[in-house]
Amino acid sequence: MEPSHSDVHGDCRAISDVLARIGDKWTVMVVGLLSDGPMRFNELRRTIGGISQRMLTLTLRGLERDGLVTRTVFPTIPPRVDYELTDLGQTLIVPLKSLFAWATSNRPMIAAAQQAFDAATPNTPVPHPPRQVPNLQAARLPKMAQAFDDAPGGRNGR
Amino acid sequence: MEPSHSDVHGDCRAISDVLARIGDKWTVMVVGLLSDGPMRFNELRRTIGGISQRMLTLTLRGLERDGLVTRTVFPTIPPRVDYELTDLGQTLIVPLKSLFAWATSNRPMIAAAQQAFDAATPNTPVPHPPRQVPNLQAARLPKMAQAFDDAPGGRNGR
DNA sequence: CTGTATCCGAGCCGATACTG
DNA sequence: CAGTATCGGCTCGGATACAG
Repeated sequence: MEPSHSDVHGDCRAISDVLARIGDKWTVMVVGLLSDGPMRFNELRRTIGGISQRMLTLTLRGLERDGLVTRTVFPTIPPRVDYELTDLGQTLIVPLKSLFAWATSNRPMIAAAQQAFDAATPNTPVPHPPRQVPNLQAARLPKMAQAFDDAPGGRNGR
Repeated sequence: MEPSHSDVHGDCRAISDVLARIGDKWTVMVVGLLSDGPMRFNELRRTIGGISQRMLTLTLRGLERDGLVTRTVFPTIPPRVDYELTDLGQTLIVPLKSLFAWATSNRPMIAAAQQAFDAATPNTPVPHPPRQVPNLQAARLPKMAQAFDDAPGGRNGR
């Protein structure tokens, strides 16, 4: 018998579990940044720009719990803590790239569909309004680009 | 030529936008079910099993707004409404498969990491407790399997 | 610098009741 | 059958203050 259909039960939970982790507001961005190499707490904080230290701590703690990042403390003064992707964390970048490619290449189409839909039903309030993620400051971030760019099926020459 | 580094600003927003849509509790499951072909409202509702009609409506409305599914009304009595993935919606399955493959093949490792972490810090409450998605009933759902199975890197034989 | 603790608003999501 | 409306709990996530 083919390998398919084997454990649908557990399988559909699997993807939900993953989305419960990376589906939140900040996780993918952190992973993307970290994919370029280890970073310190405030380095992440500054680069992202719109995250509170509370959420950064929580996000990192969650990733650490799942074995996706390591937390290394240097007992110096002032203290220094490095966060780095584990091997497992690195592998996550692959499917993330796939998603990233889809997102970038289809965003215009989605935006158009939304406008068309909203125009057709002006009275109905939008299902779920945005969750705006503040843009990173353009300055210090070829990092994020390397992280997800060069994905398959993503973009042609531009 | 590498097209990289071109529009980092817009790009990191792109992936966040996508996650804002598919990162919620039900969307991927609906897309997975729909990937096998059109389905009616209550058919989806029954198959998923744990979703309220409110959330199913909202989820479908959101997908429709983004141009990922179409809603077709048959003005019969009783009324009948079919939901179906658009071409754009179909393309989403590709990156979803990628994620699905990663999820299934790494879930044991993640679970282990969590246990280890929780064992090491018994007092600290978990960052974000679960978001349990009720399992689909095993009965009528080879559908979901076809949707995401045969993904690359996912599973070898067996 | 790297966190933790607390307060608080906003939204998600389920339960229930009602309509065409 | 396929929704809409309304209520209420709960969680997410920002702001602020404090600690090692």
